[in-house]
Amino acid sequence: MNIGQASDASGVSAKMIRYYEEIGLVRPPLRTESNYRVYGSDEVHVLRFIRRARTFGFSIDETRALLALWQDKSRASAEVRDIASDHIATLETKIAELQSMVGTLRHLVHRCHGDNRPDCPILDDLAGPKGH
Amino acid sequence: MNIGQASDASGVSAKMIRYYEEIGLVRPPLRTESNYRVYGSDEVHVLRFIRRARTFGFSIDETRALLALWQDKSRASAEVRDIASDHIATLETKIAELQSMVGTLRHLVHRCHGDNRPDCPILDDLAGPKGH
DNA sequence: TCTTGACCTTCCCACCATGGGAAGGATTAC
DNA sequence: GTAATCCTTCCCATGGTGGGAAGGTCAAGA
Repeated sequence: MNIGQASDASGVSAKMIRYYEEIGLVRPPLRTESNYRVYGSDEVHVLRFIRRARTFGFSIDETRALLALWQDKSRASAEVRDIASDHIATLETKIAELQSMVGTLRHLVHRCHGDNRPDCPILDDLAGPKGH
Repeated sequence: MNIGQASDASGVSAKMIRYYEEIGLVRPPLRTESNYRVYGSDEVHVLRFIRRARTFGFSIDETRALLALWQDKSRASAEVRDIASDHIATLETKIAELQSMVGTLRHLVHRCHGDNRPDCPILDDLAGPKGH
């Protein structure tokens, strides 16, 4: 299987497959005589795992850790759960930040009449204290 | 006022002030004979505006637009409100994505007993369909 | 007056993850 | 045999931010 076929089979772009190889996230595959990368179903399986981890928002390093645990038959599930729990906490922090932004902005938009008149509480708020 | 003092007064790092100048977000300030940048309270005010826009998650380009509107006394508030509304929608999309990730992960973490046994539904899910 | 330390300048590099594209070789289909 | 499609490596861009080097400037204190 060439890199293009592995890409189709895994959903990971050829560019990214090469990049993952470069950073050591996946092992360098065998090559043909003409230097083409050759993949098998095991490699595709790994790539799919990576893709799914990435869609869950795990960083490359977290993905690397999960991958190592996945391939370590004797690991404790607690290790995996810790990584996932930490990641949930990170995501929730991010969500709270975004919600805080949205809350403030919605309030400002609500107070901005949004017509042809120039005064606008959104800009006033961004500009800071009125006492300037 | 030197760049360091402008940084302290605005909360924008000196690095970033130079960067904003480079990308044309702020005008190049006057220079002393020895080539030091010189800032006044107007420039600091602009920098504070930028900092606040950034903390609301507006991109540099959105910030640029808001800044232009802020400095255009005759603009319609509707323009400002549109930028803010679009930004709220973007943030909400992002929030929804993150919440979806969290939802799935929480479900998986809940089902993972997290002890010394190796089997773990989190990894199983990342690995994909069982039929491999 | 001289030194020292804190400031400023420009320039380059790094991050993270991804995509674009060029130049050139290999394979495949007709 | 030729054309289209694939592969290879290499460089560049993104968006914002920080780190740091090499060298010039300024202010305060001995």
